[in-house]
Amino acid sequence: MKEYLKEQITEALHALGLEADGIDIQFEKPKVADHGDLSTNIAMMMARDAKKNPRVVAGEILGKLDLDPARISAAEIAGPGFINFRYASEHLTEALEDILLRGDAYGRSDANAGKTVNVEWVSANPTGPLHAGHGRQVCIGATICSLLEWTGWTVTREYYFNNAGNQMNNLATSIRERYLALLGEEISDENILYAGEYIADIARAIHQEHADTKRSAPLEYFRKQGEERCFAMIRATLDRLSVIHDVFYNEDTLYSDGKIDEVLTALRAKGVVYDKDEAVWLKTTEFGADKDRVIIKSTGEPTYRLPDIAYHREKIVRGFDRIIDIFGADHIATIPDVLAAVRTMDLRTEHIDVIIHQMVSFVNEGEAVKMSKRSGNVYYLEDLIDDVGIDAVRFFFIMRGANSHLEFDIKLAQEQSENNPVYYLQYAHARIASILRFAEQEGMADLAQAQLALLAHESEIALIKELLRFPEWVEISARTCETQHLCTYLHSCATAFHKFYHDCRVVTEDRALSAARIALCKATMQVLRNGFTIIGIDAPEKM
RNA sequence: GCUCCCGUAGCUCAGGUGGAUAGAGCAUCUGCCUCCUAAGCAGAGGGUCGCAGGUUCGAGUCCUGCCGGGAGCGCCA
Repeated sequence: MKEYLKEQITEALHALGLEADGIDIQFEKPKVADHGDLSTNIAMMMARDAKKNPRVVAGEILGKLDLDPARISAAEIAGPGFINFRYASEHLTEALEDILLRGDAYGRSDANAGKTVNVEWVSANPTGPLHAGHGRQVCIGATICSLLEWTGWTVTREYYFNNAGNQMNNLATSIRERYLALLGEEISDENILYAGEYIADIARAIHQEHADTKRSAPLEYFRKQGEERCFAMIRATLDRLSVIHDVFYNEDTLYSDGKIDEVLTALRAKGVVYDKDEAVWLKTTEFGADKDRVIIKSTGEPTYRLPDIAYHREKIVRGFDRIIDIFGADHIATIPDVLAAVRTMDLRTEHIDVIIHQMVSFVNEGEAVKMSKRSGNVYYLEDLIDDVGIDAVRFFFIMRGANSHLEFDIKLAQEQSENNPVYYLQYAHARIASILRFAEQEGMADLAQAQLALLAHESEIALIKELLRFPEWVEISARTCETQHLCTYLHSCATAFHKFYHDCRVVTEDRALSAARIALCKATMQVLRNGFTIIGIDAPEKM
């Protein structure tokens, strides 16, 4: 519809002798229903060049417009110079038919067909289970991936993890210590570098499977055990949330494939690396940083920065049309260095988008939930799922903008689950399912003779208009990678349905009207379900 | 001290490309089920959009400077 109006207005501008080529004609949905269905400010944009009053320009444009009455029933000038358009009822019934026809595919677009994107997110290191704060990134990333797919992208879902370096040794040492304690040996608290209960669990599992035969096993054994078992925990949690990854890319690979050395050589060749104090430094000051950074420690071990650079180089070389990194705000500092280093190796980075999400704080009964890894006092993502449920987790974490700090009130989510916004949406779906069951029981499930033109009630019209905006909001959410837009849309969609339900009885004596309303219910159900699919929440038939 | 994010109703937060009268949920108050799910609907109260300038026909939205909160500034990741 917007495309149609754009064409018409462009023609009108040409007819008026106004320069229209460089102008992007924009539309928006007026906030006030009285102002119609679509609004454009084009007359105000043109007024300055034309040196005329915007309302006069609007009048001239309107005079040249010849609109199809089957699409637009009215066009009028309003306010300081807006031109408001009203949809014709034929357009609405056609849109409704389209929803029912396209079904599970309604809202999908092939706008980005043939383009590939790599999305990297979660990427927690296998030193323990995911904690509750990880949930935000888990859910944001998963939703962004499905939004991208819905708009045509071919998505590779990727998880990068660091399984080399000192932290893995700390993990191994901690597990070995707990294991030796089970064998009755005296242990030192200094060797318990990770204090979580899961360390003891891993030690117990090893003990159960191997008794005391690992008493003098090398640290490497415990490192491998730790990595595998921690990863099993992480993946179990992701599974529970139906979050999947196609590629698990680990730091070890970069060493075994020689990529680390390649990158170091390349950086040296570019002269952005130097040796000092037995360490190797990257001249990050040349990239605008306040000081240079170590990339290889005096021990000979690289810091995280070097493999990060090598990893990004690999991602670029693998040839995606687009690369998206999703990080928490606590990892923001390394990004400019990594991208700059990659650029010095003559690789482009313009197709890399970095999405930063702010931290989450958890509140319980008005008290901040303290989390300390050292003491092992951690609120895990598993615990959060147990406490508030999968759907609430998936929805709560994406309903706010990533740039905003998120406060997650556990007590509220536990105690007032009935007021939970996700239930509001699911209730609308369950309510429709219930109506459809009732309709079938009354022998009125036949849609064949539905005359959609019978839908003329204010609430019916409002609901249809809401439904036909779904594809647009999917597109906006995907393009901006801002998941909260979809949540806001679905909420207003559910509100429109609840109001319709309140105002209009679906199953009545009037079979023709009932059939039309059943069709409207089915279309609403379809839109909700498609939205739920993107978000990853359940669409219940009963509640 | 420097970099990034945020500041909108009592609380938690929406406000896509600058547009018409700034919204939702929770909380408070008032109505609505002999009828397809009241986990719902309708309505009321509640705001100097942190402060001060600037850009322009028009700023919650863009720019600058302050104030306040968060994150980072490691031979941790």
